[in-house]
Amino acid sequence: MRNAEVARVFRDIAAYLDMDDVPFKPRAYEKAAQAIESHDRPLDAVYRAGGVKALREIPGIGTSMAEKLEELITTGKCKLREEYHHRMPVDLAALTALEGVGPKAVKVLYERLGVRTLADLEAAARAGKVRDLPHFGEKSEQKILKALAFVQTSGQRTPLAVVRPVIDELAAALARVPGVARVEVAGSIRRRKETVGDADLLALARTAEAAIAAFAQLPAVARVLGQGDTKCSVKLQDGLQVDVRVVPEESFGAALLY
DNA sequence: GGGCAAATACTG
DNA sequence: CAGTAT
DNA sequence: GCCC
Repeated sequence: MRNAEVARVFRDIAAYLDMDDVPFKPRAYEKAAQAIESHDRPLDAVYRAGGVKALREIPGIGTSMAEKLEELITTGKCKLREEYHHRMPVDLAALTALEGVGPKAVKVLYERLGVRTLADLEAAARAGKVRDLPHFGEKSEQKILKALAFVQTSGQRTPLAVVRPVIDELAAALARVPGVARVEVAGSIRRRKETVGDADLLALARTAEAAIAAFAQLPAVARVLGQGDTKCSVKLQDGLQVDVRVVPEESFGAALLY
């Protein structure tokens, strides 16, 4: 079982806990999911090499989560998650991915309308059933419809493995531009998401304009989508969209977090 | 044991 | 204003 | 739940 899948299980648990207003645990599970997702080594390998103890070395993973990880790695399942899912068999990943839809909303949608999937939700929203729900209204329903349309169109994302070498090379090229002191890959690539919609680069330079201008003229750039004083968005020859932002020394660290 | 991110924007 | 989501 |  891949790290991303394990992380998904933990995220589901976090969402289920959130629905019941359980304090703090959800954050703990989310933090763990994040740590797992961005861990460079496959967890099953970590487990084979060092057992539960090795899993516990990962920050955010304590006794309880290490046990659940062991269960997931050896059996492929997680009892706790299955119990929750049995009580509420919803596609949490997809539903929760919708902007404006969180655990609480999923719960209400399921309990009152039996919504389990995106298709269910779309049908309900189109039928005007969502607006009458507690905590929802006309606006909420419209927002959901909009979010639904968005995920359906912006579907094509690129696997990280494909983007990685391309973006690394581009980053190196940018780093060679005179005046550019440092370049880091940011965004979803830095966070090691499975797939990326676009790439984000962060550059450190004294004169942002010059760096931006030079970047826009790199050979790999097919066309410039937008260009400002400190940032620039381009489409590469291979179709990948790249956003670059140039910041001064003092904000580099903070900017990297985003 | 006791604390755990903070701030903001919507919506009802 | 309070609750919820980001 | 995790961490200190």
